[in-house]
Formats: sequence, C-alpha cells, structure tokens
Amino acid sequence: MNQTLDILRRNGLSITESRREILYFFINSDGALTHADIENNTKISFDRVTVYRTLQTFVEKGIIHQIPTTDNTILYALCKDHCEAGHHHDEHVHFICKDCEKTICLDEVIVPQVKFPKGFTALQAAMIVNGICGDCRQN
Amino acid sequence: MNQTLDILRRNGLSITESRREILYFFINSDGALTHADIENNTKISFDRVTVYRTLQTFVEKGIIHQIPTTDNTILYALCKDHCEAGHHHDEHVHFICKDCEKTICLDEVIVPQVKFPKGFTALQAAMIVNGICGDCRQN
DNA sequence: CTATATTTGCAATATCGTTGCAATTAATTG
DNA sequence: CAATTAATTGCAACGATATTGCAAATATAG
Repeated sequence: MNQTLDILRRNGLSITESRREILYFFINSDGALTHADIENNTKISFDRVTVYRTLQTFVEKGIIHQIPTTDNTILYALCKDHCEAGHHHDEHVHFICKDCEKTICLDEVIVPQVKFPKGFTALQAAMIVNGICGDCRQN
Repeated sequence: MNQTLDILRRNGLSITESRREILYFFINSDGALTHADIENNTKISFDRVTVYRTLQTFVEKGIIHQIPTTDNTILYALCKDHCEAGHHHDEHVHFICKDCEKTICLDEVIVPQVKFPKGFTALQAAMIVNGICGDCRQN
C-alpha cells in the first residue's frame, strides 16, 4: 500500500481515493487491464469518467502505458522504473495469450531494431506477439 | 477492375456492389483505411452495417488484415498474395507517420524473430513503428 | 426464368469515450 | 487547525462506434 502512495507522490499527484485504488489494482494484477476491468473489479466503484481521467493522468505521468491491439480495446499496463513523464521507454514485447487472453509485458524481451527504407525515420517501435503463454502450455 | 472481381471469385465470395466497391477502394488507396474512411469516401454510399460486415468477411477470407494501434481505431490494409483464409502472413512492419497520419505497410520490412522466455510459444508477431515517412520528411 | 441462398438496409440497442458544470475533496497558507 | 485555494469527482448529456434481428432486395444455381 505504501508503494502506491510512493508512486503518486513521486509523480506529483494528489492522493485521492480513485488514484490509490486504481493504481493498487494495477500493482496487484499480473496482466494488462482494460477500462472495463478496472470499472468492474475495483473494490470501490468509480464513475466511468473518473476511470478514464485517472488512466489518462497515469499515462501522461508515465506510470502506465498503452498496448496496441487489433481489436478495438485499449490495454493498459504498469511501466517499469525508467519511464518518465511524457517519455515512455516501454520498448518491450507484449505477449497476448490465445488461451487465457491475458496480455503480458515481457520486460526482458526488447523490441529489436530494423532497417527502414530510405526516407523513413523511426521514433517509437512496438511489437505484439500472439501465442500460448507458459501457464497455459502446461494444461 | 478485373482485379477486384478476381480476388472475390478466388475467395468464393459472391459479387455484390459493396464488395466490389470497397475492395476497389482498398486497391486504389496507398495507406491503411478505417471504417470511417470507407463509409465516407466510397463513391457509392453503403450502410454502416454493410461496411462492417464486408470488412469482417474480407478479414476472414484473408483479403485484408487488421493493424494494431494504440488509439482505439481499427485499421485495415490489403494482404499480399500469400495470405490464405484464416491464416494471415502479413508479417511485415507497419509504419504510422506522425505528420500525415497515414499508415503504410512496409512489405519489404519483415518483423524480426525474437527469443522468448521458457514456456512461451509465439504464433503471430506484429510490429508497429511511429515516425516520419519519406513524403513528409521532404517538407 | 425460377427457386434458393445470400446479402443488404433499416431500426433498435449496447458500448465506448468526451465535455461542461456544480459539488466535493485535497492541499496550502496563515 | 481552520480557512482559503486549487484540484478532482460525479452527474448529465452527447456523439461516435459497434452489434443484432428481421424483412426486403439481390446474387447464384439449376
């Protein structure tokens, strides 16, 4: 519980119930979360709008990051230490399990560099992989 | 125009106005398209629902593929020859230009292989890159 | 050309995301 | 610690997006 407060303070955010609760929920979840996950599963119930705004604030501060997906869901996951406000460094691969449907940040697996055609300048790269995760494989 | 008919026939789809028109629109666009692009810019106007269903059919048949994005827009782009129904092989990198906001399939740039932690089995990999495209660089 | 199967468009409905504004809550200052 | 100020929340309303059932229209097969 101190961890949540620490993160909020370190980012200059005022301590409110929704921020405490939602951040706590992220810390205690293993996969990535959708807006709906948060709206339905936090102990205290918050207004949709509050959830949206809280997520937005966290993204801006570099506390969480968005994960690209093909269906039209927006996924959010905790950033690791070296993310700063505005500048994300979440250049790790995201793994989506077809079985359990969890989205997992593979923090150890870095998105590799690739060569681009003449003229193209790359700024950010994301990689999403579909497959079966370790937990589901064993069943 | 024959090209559209060919593609539809080859995939065992009946030839209808919406399929012809929407597929033709894809063939004559350079970037990826959203549902809205199609609904607003085809010469003939189709019902929203028809556009949704046509896109869904094309994805199922492997004629077009979806592109992951961070904002919640769904992007569609033509698949290259070797896509089969159900099994997509669009393992190329997608480039999103921050200036013109076009999404371009870099067919020549293949998504590189990466090593995964023990237990993970990868089936499909996608890579999305943000940056400035060749056309915008020159301005 | 007719019968059958497929596809389309409309209507209704559900979900998703955003904005303005008043009420509440957190932080600041004396 | 009380009072002021600043920030955040929830509500209401709205617009955009997506899905489903069903009847009418269209395509294909014979």
